[in-house]
Amino acid sequence: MTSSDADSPDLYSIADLAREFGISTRAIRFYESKGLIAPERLGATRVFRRRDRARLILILRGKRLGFSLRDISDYLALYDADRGQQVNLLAEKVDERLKLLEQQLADLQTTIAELQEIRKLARTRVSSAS
Amino acid sequence: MTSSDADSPDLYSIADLAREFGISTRAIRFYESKGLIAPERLGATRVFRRRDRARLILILRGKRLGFSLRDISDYLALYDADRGQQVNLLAEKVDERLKLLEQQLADLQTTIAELQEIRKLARTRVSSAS
DNA sequence: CAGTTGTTTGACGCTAACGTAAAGCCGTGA
DNA sequence: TCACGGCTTTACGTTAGCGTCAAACAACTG
Repeated sequence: MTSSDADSPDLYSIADLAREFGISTRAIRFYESKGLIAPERLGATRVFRRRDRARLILILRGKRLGFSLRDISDYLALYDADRGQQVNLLAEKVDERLKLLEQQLADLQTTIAELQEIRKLARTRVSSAS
Repeated sequence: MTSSDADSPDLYSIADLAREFGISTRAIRFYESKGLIAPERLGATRVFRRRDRARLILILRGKRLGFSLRDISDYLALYDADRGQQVNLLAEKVDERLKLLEQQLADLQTTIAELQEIRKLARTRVSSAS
């Protein structure tokens, strides 16, 4: 159901992914050097698969959320941990991270509300001009 | 209603604010050097008021959301712009920023949902052990 | 065969956001 | 008076996250 959908290519060059996600190849290599991804090799050349691509998506989302690569690395580990590990410890870590994210969610909602307020004020002022 | 509540001190030293918010005085001076705050001076000594303190709160919230000081600076400007400015331009900028924030909100909700899913899996596995 | 395109590994450069002395001024209490 | 804590500026150091060559190899193309 997952391992044989046989539709998307499942083989990507570093340039493929760089193009697709609008980042540099340098960035991708940097992520690898930090252990965030671990593509296979064909000789010396990196070969990326769906799994690597999926991880890249998570990395970029993490970046949009303002996380450091270190944080993102921990975050990715939570996914990997699914494949058998210290499960109790995993649950703790997940809860930790969820707390942070919910704080962030609260901050975000406050900020959005304040900006909408500002916009409202701006509009009422402008309603008398052209 | 706002200008004479006469309760909170309204006069803070740099160390006061550093303590209150758990940041370094160096950081506060750095924010000033970047124009994010502009405390008055008594001789050479910085004197902070409620307004400065309020700005600091916004700055720290921005940081929790992963924004750069540059971004936060722009963001603060939206508040200042309330005091008469190019109002149309203001509305545009606010809308721009709102878009980003809403993207971020979506990312965040996705991430939270995924983590909750992982936690659920962890719990069902652990339900058979001690 | 030469040239182009895509890949690799260094290695140095750069910006952001402070940390960390260093050295001096200023007011207060013993 | 003098030591002390708190404030100041100046300046160099540090980490993260890449950008930007440089030099070299590998495959394809004309």
